Amino acid sequence: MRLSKRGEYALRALIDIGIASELGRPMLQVSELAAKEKLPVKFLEQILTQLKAAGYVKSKRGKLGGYSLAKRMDRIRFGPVIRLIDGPLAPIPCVSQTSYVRCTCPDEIHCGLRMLMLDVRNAIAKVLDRYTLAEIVEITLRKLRRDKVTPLFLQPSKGLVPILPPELTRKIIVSRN
Amino acid sequence: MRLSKRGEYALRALIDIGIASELGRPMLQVSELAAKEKLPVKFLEQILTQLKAAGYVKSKRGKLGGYSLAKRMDRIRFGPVIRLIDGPLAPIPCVSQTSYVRCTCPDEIHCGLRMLMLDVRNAIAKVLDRYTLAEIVEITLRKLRRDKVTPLFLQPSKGLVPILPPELTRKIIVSRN
DNA sequence: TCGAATTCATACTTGCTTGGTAGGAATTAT
DNA sequence: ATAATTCCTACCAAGCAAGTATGAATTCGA
Ligand code: FES
Ligand code: FES
Repeated sequence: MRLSKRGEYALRALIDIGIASELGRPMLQVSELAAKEKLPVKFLEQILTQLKAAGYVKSKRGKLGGYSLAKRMDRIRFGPVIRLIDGPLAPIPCVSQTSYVRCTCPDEIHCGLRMLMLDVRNAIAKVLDRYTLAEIVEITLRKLRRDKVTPLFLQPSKGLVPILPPELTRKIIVSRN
Repeated sequence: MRLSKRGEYALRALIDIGIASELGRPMLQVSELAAKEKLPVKFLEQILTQLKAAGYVKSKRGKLGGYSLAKRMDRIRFGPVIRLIDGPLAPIPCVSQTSYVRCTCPDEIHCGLRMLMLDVRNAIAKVLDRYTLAEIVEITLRKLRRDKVTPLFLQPSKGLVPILPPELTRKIIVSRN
């Protein structure tokens, strides 16, 4: 019944990018993300590549590159993300809605275990397929504010993190001309 | 989010023993069980040993030996069995009620993932910790009868399976005296 | 008392999965 | 040009899953 590290890191990353984005820093670098969440950089890199391939995030390469969300936060549900990374939600293949596989039970129709596990799978899916990233980000942000905690991404990390998001900075520069 | 084969077999065995028991055949042999469910004998043996050590079944050795339930079916809940065999129900250790372990998140209190996974873990536990073996057996039996299917354990396997449960047989013999 | 049938205990195996590292190529801002 | 980044692919070590294998201990019927 367990979520892999890969899955865990993927979700943490998504949530963080979401929070940062909501706070006006839509693009985060892998190194930054890894440092704040204390994750192995290269491993996280792989995971983000996978999230990108599936269309959850988009990336910008080269200097000042990074990752940002590729779709609206309220369109990202957790179920599909976990299915992408860890496989089906169902505890047993014969109750998976997205990738059914027959199991070795002689009589599937009268299988008590199947019945039970179907309930479990539905319970899991009901949670994961209904929550959106937007909701989690919103709740987290509310909690942070309530407790007057400064989110990690607003604290300068190496002293050279731009306070303003790139677009704004550019606008200012442009307006100077 | 997956139940191991070990866990699957354990539950299938338990349910089968329960059904057989309800039908007046409280004791089943490993070989019999394995044949009916098409499971590897020696593997199942190990699993039953584990279930025995945990007090779910009891065994009788030697010829005419076998396994039977060690506690009332309505006192056997699935959650604890799965925890025994597969470990905690929680997808992530920081939300496990039975074996909490801190995870690497910098701020557990404001962790969105934790919040989400807590919901998942509760959803799972709500199903598995509330259903009892008695309920599952009862429902299965009802289905079988509705569809007029003869449960496997009432079909003679080697031609020498006693039709009547041992107690009854004994009673009849005694009453003959 | 013997032999067959069973559970019990323990060690081993084989392949797969997890959780990463390592090294370097491609791209981009300055 | 250079530095900083993402991208790509290969590799790796340890552990785990799902069994096998072997034999000892127990129990029954004949
Ligand atoms: S049919 Fe899938 S567990 Fe029985
Ligand atoms: S605190 Fe456990 S996942 Fe964040």
